[in-house]
Order: sequence, then C-alpha cells, then structure tokens
Amino acid sequence: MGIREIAKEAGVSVATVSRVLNGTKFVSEDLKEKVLACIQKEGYVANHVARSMVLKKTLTCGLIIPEVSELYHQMIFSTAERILENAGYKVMVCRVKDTLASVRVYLDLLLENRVDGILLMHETSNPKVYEQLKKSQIPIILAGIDIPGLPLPQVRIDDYQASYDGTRYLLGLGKRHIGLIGGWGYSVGDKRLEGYKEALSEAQLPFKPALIVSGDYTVESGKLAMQKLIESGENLDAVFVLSDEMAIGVMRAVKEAGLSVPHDISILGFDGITVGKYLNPTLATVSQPIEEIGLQSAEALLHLMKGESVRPLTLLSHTIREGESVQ
Amino acid sequence: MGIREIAKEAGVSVATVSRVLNGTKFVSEDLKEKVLACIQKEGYVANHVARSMVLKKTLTCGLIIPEVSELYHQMIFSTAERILENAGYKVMVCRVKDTLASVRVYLDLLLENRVDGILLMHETSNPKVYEQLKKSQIPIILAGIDIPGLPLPQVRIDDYQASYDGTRYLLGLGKRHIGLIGGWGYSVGDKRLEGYKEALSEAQLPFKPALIVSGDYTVESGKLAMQKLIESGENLDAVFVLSDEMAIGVMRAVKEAGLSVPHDISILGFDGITVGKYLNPTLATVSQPIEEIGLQSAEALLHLMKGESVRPLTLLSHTIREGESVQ
DNA sequence: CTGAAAGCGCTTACAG
DNA sequence: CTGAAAGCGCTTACAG
Repeated sequence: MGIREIAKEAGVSVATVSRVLNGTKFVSEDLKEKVLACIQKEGYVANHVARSMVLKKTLTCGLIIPEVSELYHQMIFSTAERILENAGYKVMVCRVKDTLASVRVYLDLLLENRVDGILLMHETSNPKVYEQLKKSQIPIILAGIDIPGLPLPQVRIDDYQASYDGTRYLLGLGKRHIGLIGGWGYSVGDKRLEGYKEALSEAQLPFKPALIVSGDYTVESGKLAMQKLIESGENLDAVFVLSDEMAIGVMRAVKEAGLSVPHDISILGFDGITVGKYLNPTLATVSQPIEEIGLQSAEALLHLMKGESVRPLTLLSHTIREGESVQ
Repeated sequence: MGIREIAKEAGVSVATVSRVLNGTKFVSEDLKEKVLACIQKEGYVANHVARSMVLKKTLTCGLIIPEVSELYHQMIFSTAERILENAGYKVMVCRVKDTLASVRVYLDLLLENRVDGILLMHETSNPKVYEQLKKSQIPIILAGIDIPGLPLPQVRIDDYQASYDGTRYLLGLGKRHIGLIGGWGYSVGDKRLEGYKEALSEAQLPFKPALIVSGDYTVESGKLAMQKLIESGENLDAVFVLSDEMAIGVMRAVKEAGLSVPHDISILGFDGITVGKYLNPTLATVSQPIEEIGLQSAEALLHLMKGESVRPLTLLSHTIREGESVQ
C-alpha cells in the first residue's frame, strides 16, 4: 500500500499524491479531495523511510546520554526532546555506559542511520572518537559538557566558577573542613575540583587530599563515599557533593552514622534537580539552569541543522540554591 | 559516497560490496580485503535508511512513555532499551504529556517511520486510538499498563492485588485511618483504588471519600495532595501513596506541617524506585519488579518482532518493601 | 564465487 | 495545474 496504489485509485499521478501529502505545490481542490479520500479510506500511512532517502534528511536527531546522574540528564533530555519535537524532529536515544569504546559505537549507529544532528551529553576520553567527530560534517552540540580540543559548540555553565562559588558559599558560612565528593577524569569533574582548590587556597586553607573522595555520580556511590569520609575520622564540618544524586546518598550515610544534617555536618549538592527541594532536609545546591541547557542546546542544534552557524560557547549562569542541608 | 563508489574503487560489483558489508554470502578473501581497504580508506558509512527501505524493516523500536512518574518509567525504559539495543535495535522515544490526542500523534509518527515494534507505557482513553491500534499489524507490547478492551500483550503486576496487599499491610500495623493519594481515570489507578476499598471493607472499615485525594503522579502533586489531606482535619494515621515520587512530596508536606513520619503518620509508597531506599526516613513501598517489567516487555517485543507469539498477559509479582516511613 | 539488473516507496526537476 | 520518468542507496533473486 504505497503512494502508487493511492494514485491509481484516485486516478491521478504519484506526483500529485506526493504534492497533496506534503503541500509542496498547489493542487486543485477536486484532485486534492479525491486523494485525501483515498488516503483516508485505505488508511494509508506515508513511508518516511523512503522519503528520507530521497530527501537525504531524516528529520531525526541522535541523543547520546550517559547512564549516570539520571535525574539531571533526564531533565536536559526532556527539555531538548520537546524543543526538537516541536520543530518536527524525532529523537533517537543512546544511553551510554561509561566505557571508552561505546561512544564510538553509538556515533557509528547514528551516522549509519543518517540522523540530521547529534546532541552529545557524554564526554569521552578516547581520542579516536574525536578524530571521527572532527571528520564527520554532521551538526553536533555538546550539552552540559566540555571536550577540550574538540572544536564543537558547547552549551554549559562554567564548572570551575560554579564550584569555586559553591566552596566560597560554605566558607562564608564559617565551614573550615570541607570534604569534596565527585568523579574525576572528566573535564567537568576536574574543573570543579580546581574551583574547590582555588577557593580553599584563597581562604588560606590547606588542601587536604584525605577530604577528597571519588564517586561515580550514582546515589549509592555518594553513600559509599560519605561512609569512607566518615570512617576516615577526618575533621569535617561540611561536604560539597558534585551531584545532587550523590548528595542523596551522602545524606543517607550521615543519617546512618547517627549524625545529623545540617547540625553535625552541612551538605551542599550540585545540579539543582527538582527532587532536592522535597528532601528532608531540603538540599542546598549549586544549581545549574538545567532546562535552559536543554533548551539552548536543542535550539543551537536546530540552527546548525538549518545550516546556520552558532556561537562556539554559550555559557549559562549557575546559582546557589539555599536549603536546609546547610547552616 | 555510496556503495557504488566503493565498488568501482575496489574493482568489484556493488553486490559484492553489499555482501562483505553484511556477511550475507561468502566472498573470496582477496576481494573482501580490497573492499574493506576501500571502505576504511574512504571512511564509508553504510546508509541504513536505504537498507531499511529495501529490507522493509528498520531495526528500530518506538517507546511511548508518559511524562509522569519519571523515575519509575525511566527505569523501565533503561532496562528495555538495553535489551533492545543488545538485540540490534535502535530506540525512538516519544514522551507523552497526558492529552488524549497526543498518543495518536506519536503512534502516527512511529508508523510513518516504520518502526518494527512499539513498547507502550502510556494508557490512553481515546477509543479512536484503540481502533487504529487494532488495525495496525505492528507488534506492540503494553509495559506496566492495562488497556481494557485492547487485546495487546501486557507485562505488568496485578495492581488490584498489590494495592490490596499494601492496604492490608498498613491495617496489619494497626492503622485504621488510611488516606489514599493517587490518580484516577486510568485502569492502573482505578484498580488500585478498588484494591484499597476491598481491603478496608474486609476489615470492616468504612470507606471515607474525604480520605481520597488525587494527584498527577508528580512530586509536587503529592505534596499538594497531602497538604489538602492535612488541612481537611480528618483523622489520619497513615497514607498510602500510589507512586513513590508523589510520596516524596507527601513526606515533605508532612514535615512542613510540623508533623513527623512515621511518628505522627505512616507513609507507604508504590513502585519501588531506587531513591526510596535513600530517603530519610527510607520509604516503605509496594515494590514493583521494575527492571523485570522492562526486561520481560522488551523480550516479548523481540519475540513479536521475530514473528513468534507471546502470552497475552505476563503477571509479575510485587512485594512489600519495608522502610522507616511506616511503624 | 561474482555480477547485471530490478525494485524498495518516495520526491522533484522537466515538460506540457 | 498535472504527469512521466529519473534517481535516492541499498539488497537479492537470477544467471553465469
């Protein structure tokens, strides 16, 4: 049941059917009606695969999203998907576990399927992938991340500054023994570590490696990291946790250790996911403009796909969201 | 840069290139090597759009997922996507806001794009959509939901029984004034309401409409519903909340009202999302085998797409997960 | 084992 | 305003 059958039944050419289907050219009312009637009657559904082939565009975007900080990424994804969809694009999702090889696999997948553009939310440290990315002419936007050395447009906050500000916020509250829980080896995490160090150093406070614990941005890893920190016996009056999801685990660990947030220890998160406002205590956090990141990165991708150029870096501003978890 | 160019460059026919690309037939070693070398050299990427057209299958599945109970649906989605992807399928995601029309729009979209199958996680009450669904021969699995009157294979729990068991659990703890927060108008919610009623009735307890408040399965709606319940001044010793996400909002509302969970009021959630275990207090809940739902529904879809038949109903079992939110 | 050719279901210059 | 025909980039009987 293709356009040909519809054409035959309506007594017109396939060109005419195509035209009424797409509104690409004027078709006289009576022919249009006949065609529409046949389409209705036969329950004809246009084949966008065939159309994509001749048009050389699929109206589909690829989204590469890591399987961590789900709540945070999910929110960017939702917003971006909405924008893209309103613009007539479908979305193909690739959720990536954190292995170097996999991003490449997904990239190949998306390329083979001729997506019109890609929203990349997952950093990779595999230089081979970079090569491929540089070569391919496909529009790509980095959302929320930075890949140093890859000249692709980015929409994100200034992670160094945000972390610096977060640390200063805790210092301003009189905290002097600030633990840090995060994940290293990615530009985002590493920048945040630097911001933390800088703020400490400015405050003439020593940087104590024992106060730095790594997690993988899951709730459970936050809990484990905090347990480690507590067991270390280090003096601690606050912990800066580089994702709200980990912070949830951190607060649980504090509770299970018989301590109280914020009485015994203040907790400052990072990201600003919705659920933070509903926790007990509510989570203070360095809040990213998550929806704005989703929106702007999707719009940038839309521009790129239209052949327009976009600024290489869109820096959005973070805020400190207060909450009961610090005092 | 198509298969034709590669063929010319390697001095073979397009058929041969296609064969080495897909391994569909034996090709002599030397030809294979030549072809592979050219592919490598030219950075050729196969065009799956063209391939889909001739094969009449896209190796793509559609996922229709509601924009509520994100944490719950997200978990089904993750699992299902992993299974599907391992089987070589791509996933096209459609997130649906709760309007009657929209499911139809997405269904059309997926049909136009010739996905090989659909995982439907969103109920609709629009009978027109049902008609279309019945007519289309495309494999569809309902994951976590029931659409009465639509003979499509389902993978889910027994919501009536689960709600009944949850209510009995609270009754067993000595609760006699059990509020209920949920969303009605969908088979899942309505069944849970029935289970609650049945358990009360068995316990010779009156059903009090004033204790029933509706929410839309978002955190915020849970909070609002609980505020309403508290303001109503009704006697209340427990609240059964029909989604963990709403329960998070509920616990917040209790806290803000100056009351304590579980001392003043016990809270029992529904779903069993991961984060519930990390809340303070940890959330007791009627736990669905979420990953199992994702896994089994994806596998069922895989079977359907292979032309095999699947059982009309796969009923998975729920459990009561204990937590500090009840006493 | 390999190739020439038809065909998948559309869109769109090009004529009329 | 409408139609005949070429072509998008593949796969796969069908011959050889």
